[in-house]
Amino acid sequence: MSKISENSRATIDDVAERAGVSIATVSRVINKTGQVAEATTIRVWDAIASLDYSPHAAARGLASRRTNTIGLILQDISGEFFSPMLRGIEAGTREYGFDLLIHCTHVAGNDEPRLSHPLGEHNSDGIIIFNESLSPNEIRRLYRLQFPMVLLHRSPPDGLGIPYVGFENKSGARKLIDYLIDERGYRRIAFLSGPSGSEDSHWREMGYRESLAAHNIEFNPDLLAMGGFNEAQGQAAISQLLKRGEPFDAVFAADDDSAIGALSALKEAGLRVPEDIALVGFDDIRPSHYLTPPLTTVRAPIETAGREAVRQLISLIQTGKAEREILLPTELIIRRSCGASE
Amino acid sequence: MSKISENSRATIDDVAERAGVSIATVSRVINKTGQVAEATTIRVWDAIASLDYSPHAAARGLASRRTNTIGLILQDISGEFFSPMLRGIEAGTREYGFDLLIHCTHVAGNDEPRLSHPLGEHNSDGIIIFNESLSPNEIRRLYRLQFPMVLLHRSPPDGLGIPYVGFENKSGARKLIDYLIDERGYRRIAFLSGPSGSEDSHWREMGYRESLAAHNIEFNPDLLAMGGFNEAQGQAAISQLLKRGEPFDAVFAADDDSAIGALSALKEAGLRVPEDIALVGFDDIRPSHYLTPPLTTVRAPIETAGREAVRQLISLIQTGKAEREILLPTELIIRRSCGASE
DNA sequence: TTGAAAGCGCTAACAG
DNA sequence: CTGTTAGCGCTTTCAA
Repeated sequence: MSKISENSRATIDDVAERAGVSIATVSRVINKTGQVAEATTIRVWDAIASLDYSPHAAARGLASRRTNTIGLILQDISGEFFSPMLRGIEAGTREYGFDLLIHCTHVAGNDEPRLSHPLGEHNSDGIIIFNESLSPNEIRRLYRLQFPMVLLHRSPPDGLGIPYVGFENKSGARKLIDYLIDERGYRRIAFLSGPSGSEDSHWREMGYRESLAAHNIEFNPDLLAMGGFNEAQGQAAISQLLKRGEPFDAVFAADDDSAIGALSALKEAGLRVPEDIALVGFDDIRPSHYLTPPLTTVRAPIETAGREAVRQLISLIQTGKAEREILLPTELIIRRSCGASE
Repeated sequence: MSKISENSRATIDDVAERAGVSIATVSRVINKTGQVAEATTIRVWDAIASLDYSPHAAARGLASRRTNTIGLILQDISGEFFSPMLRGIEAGTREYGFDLLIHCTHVAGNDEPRLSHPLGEHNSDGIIIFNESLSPNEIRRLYRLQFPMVLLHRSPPDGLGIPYVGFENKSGARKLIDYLIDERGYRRIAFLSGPSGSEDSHWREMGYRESLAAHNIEFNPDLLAMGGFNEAQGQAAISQLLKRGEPFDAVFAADDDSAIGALSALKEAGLRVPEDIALVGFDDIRPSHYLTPPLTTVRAPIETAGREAVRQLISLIQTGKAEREILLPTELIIRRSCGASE
């Protein structure tokens, strides 16, 4: 009877025995490290196939000091933004033969003494940090350890040399507001921001202000509403703004999720979009095109950004090098919500 | 100078040394296995904290034969369904202190001989299999190995005793169509299906047929349209159906994503919803409530299902037991798309 | 081109 | 309550 019992996995020893070679050779074949005779290689692969062997990840990791896994840290899983982002990250990860570990940080958990680092040197070869999901302190700790990291949609704290991937937010917003003013004649444009810490929101606001300034329109702080990159807060913020009484003829929501909330608020107040108030967003998430009216927005390559973050991270892991900053271009998408004919 | 160099991690030995105990004791403290004196425990936690120690996952896994990781296999990441599902799974995973590994199977990859099992005994303690993302053969292989698995939104192949979690699809659809017929007076109701292999779609269709039968309405195969649980195919299918010329007064889309596509097709054909044709869906994904008109649908507890799958899986891993079948109840959500006043 | 053997950092008996 | 020690299944020198 074979040494491989019914419910226990084949090991590299089984493969070696079956192929009539040493485990070192099996290892060489699998990892394509070192020269192995053609005939031997074939015998080894045959043995692997017939035993349905897959190497034990932990054993490999322990011996090689590589986990072949990358981690993704985010606050939580929500909104329409998340799905394309993860799609890009997963695709990139798989393309390079890495596994993907996911961790959300949004709930603190209990208080007893514990091992605090969900993702790090002990279980992955590198991590992607989305937004503000990891504290600057923790980032610094990993940086000190020279642990490979890539930041997604945020820049490094202090001036740490950590690569990051994001969008051309400012120029995208600038194009959008320029269009609103130049082509559509709006001048009293409200800005619905994202959450306060968000860099995406910050730069979009900068693009908005820059456009106003370029058109000699004074920035009006009363036309600022605080949202949170989600529908509910967007709706609440615009309801508030409406109550304030400061007149405006257009709303620029810092992202499409909040634009959807804004649209509800506007409709609820009996206002027509775009006849009474124009509405534009940022991101071009999937629902934007089937809203009523369809939403004018700036298309951000969310999926590409995710994939690019993986590329940079893998490069960092494998070569120690990566680009410091990658800002992906955006595209103006004109639809009816800003008064365009189509 | 300390043995812990700048950029290399602290190990259990460092902790033991620092706390003045053996590594066995450190291990006991961390894993809460075996009795350790209060004072010792404190010293150990202190050492852990001051060294910023986290146990090497691979070493733990190798020694304990547990990875503390569960895997999720899916075809691809898309649609509005995915986000709440993953949220539930991630939350469940974290609640039990497990890590989450994600893998998509939708692209084949290259042809050279390779290690074929992305997720399995070698890198996780159990897996959640979504839909048809894993072949029956592979499922059988893992079953033979007695590897813990839970199926999400599909039942086991053959009659393997693998636990699965899903929705009460049939009764949900039944309620919905009953309502359409009894309260709204529709009788020529088209069914827009999901992809052919989908059990969710199958049982929703069964509920639909059951309702028709209960109302003495003959099932009309010409009122069947083949979609794919996504917007594009839903739209195409309804356009087709319209061209066929068979009259109908309502459409039941097997999921909300295709309902959104159906809505586009209907509008494009100049039909008003619900005045000319009523439209209903299934799932109650986020956009459903802000469609124009808002979509009548059946709310499926997507996030809860994900969380429940994790619960069952962990129970299977830890106790060897889990419930064979969990079908979560659904709820009728009435909105304007079926002609309701509000 | 191949094999032998020394760990990788932990857990889990076993002994005390 | 605590320490000693034998592996877990691999990768990786080092020799041959």
